[in-house]
Amino acid sequence: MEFKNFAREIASSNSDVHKEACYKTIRSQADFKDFIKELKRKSEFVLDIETTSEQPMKAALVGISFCWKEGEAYYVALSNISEALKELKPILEDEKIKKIGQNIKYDKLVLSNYGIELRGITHDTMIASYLLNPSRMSHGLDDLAFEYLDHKMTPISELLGTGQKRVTMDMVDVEKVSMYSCADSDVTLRLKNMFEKELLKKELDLLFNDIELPLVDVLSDMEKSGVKIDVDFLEETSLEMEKELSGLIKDIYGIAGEEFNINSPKQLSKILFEKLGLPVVKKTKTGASTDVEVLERLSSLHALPKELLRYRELSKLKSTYVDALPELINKKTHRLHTSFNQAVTATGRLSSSNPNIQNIPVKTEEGRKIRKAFIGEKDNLIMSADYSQIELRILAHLSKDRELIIAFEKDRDVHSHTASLIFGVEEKDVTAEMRANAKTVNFGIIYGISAFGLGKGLGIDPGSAQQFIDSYFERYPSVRVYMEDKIEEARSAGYVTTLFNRRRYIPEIKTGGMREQQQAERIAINTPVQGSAADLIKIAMINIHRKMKEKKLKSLMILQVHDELVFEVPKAELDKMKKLVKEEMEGAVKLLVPVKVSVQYGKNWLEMEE
DNA sequence: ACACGGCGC
DNA sequence: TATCCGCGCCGTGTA
Repeated sequence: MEFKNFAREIASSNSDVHKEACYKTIRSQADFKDFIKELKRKSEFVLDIETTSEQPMKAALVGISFCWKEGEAYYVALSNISEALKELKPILEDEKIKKIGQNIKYDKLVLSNYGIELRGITHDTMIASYLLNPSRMSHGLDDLAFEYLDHKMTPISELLGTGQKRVTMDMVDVEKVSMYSCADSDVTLRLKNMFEKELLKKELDLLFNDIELPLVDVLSDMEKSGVKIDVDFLEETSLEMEKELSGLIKDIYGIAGEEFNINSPKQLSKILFEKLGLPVVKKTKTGASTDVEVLERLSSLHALPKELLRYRELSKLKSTYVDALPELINKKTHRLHTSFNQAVTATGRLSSSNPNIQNIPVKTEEGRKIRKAFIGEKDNLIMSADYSQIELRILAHLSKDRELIIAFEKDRDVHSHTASLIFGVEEKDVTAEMRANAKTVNFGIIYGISAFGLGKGLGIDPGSAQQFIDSYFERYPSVRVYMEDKIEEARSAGYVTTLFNRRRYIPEIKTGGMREQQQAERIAINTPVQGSAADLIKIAMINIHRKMKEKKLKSLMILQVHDELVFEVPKAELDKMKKLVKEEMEGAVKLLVPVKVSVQYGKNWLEMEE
């Protein structure tokens, strides 16, 4: 809310971006020479590269635009790329010359593939926008220009076309690309000038300068490194799965008495609820639900649901991972280069895509096997470092709850500890079931508990769930106070914050209906916990990355999965890396409780020990 | 483009 | 009366 007003206020004070804009294309050798002379003298400028692909590891450079003054920009058409880059390299690599960009990790990555290390990044408008309001749907330049500058940018489709007729940037008339690119750089500079002030005003400058911007370099290196994939193993697995699936399909058609598309919930509903007359357990917006929960409940009534569950599990694994991963391997590097997005989640976590490596299965044996395909080069090991119970430790820190702090100080199994407290038994007498229930309660607390939600999680009625919650709060009273405080904070300030001042607006806590308000309250409770954990691991990543460079280690940081960091490590560096990573992760931030990290290693992401 | 279903932390 | 306990990405079908 507050943010929108700010945006409108600024927008109204800005006139049309293009009104007096002067964009120039540099084509000739002579012009380029003059341009370089000029560029060298600048202490700060925006750059924006034009390429042939949205995927940086596949992209070929087409041109680069520069802007150091609003309304004035230059596009260097790279007819002789290596000649031009030779001149640009010392400027782009000069730490003292400040570089500004929109999603500059992309530019850095592409340039690095041309042998240029982009240094001196001091502003990224995408990240600035993200910190100012992480809940925004999009932090794309066109959306930001429209909202903050009241400027409608030329859609990329106007240059490239759409669908079958879509071409790549190198096919487009240079003058058109030039105008497009110059406008991007110009707009980026205008946004930067606004965002800079706003970051200061909201005390987000430390988070921006000391965490998010340094992280750009880390993520860029991680994406460039990628991870090696055991394609032979996946192809074998695919064949095995294929076999079992075709058997399952035959069985399912047999039991159903007809052939149909098992992947279609609509057709499946027809079979289950009309033809077989099974009871509708749950409904979706569009019809009867056929999800896991439903199929599990129907399993006792009929033979079909069980087969369907197995079919679903297998086909999901096969299509999403086993068959998809090899397709994504880069033809030049022969590795898989995931994108780590820094401006997506509302809480401050990273997200990963193409593929999403943050949801590689781990729960079932079958799913876990996918991790076996993530390997190292010959003589390299995969090393994984996990934060233990990081969100509960952060909850202990934020709430300062005495009981919870003591539990972690004494290095207790926190789920068993909670079980002993809420069930009133000695910790040694806690049964597996009691521990499992306590675990659900602990997670429920982090998510901003409701009796309904917890009841569902525990498979009990909301009334009984409420009793668990009551006894939890009786034993951890400061956690309740923490929750009440966060809700109050969100109501009065309009937002909540993390350990490092990351901010999330929650207007719904006042404006929403009953349901939205309750959801807003859960967000107010969960975001500081989840977001502080994100702050913490980001700091660890930056510090580890720096140390690895200082020590000139050959090891690579390759993946991040929220509370886990994965490395590819030459055997000779294993001991050094184990120590370095553990120390930096545990010491990233000083909390009121100890921070614990467990390190494992092995020849792949599945088979790991110690 | 959207809904569903399903995987992770 | 039925109900989404937090945060994501992706494959598939349907429109």
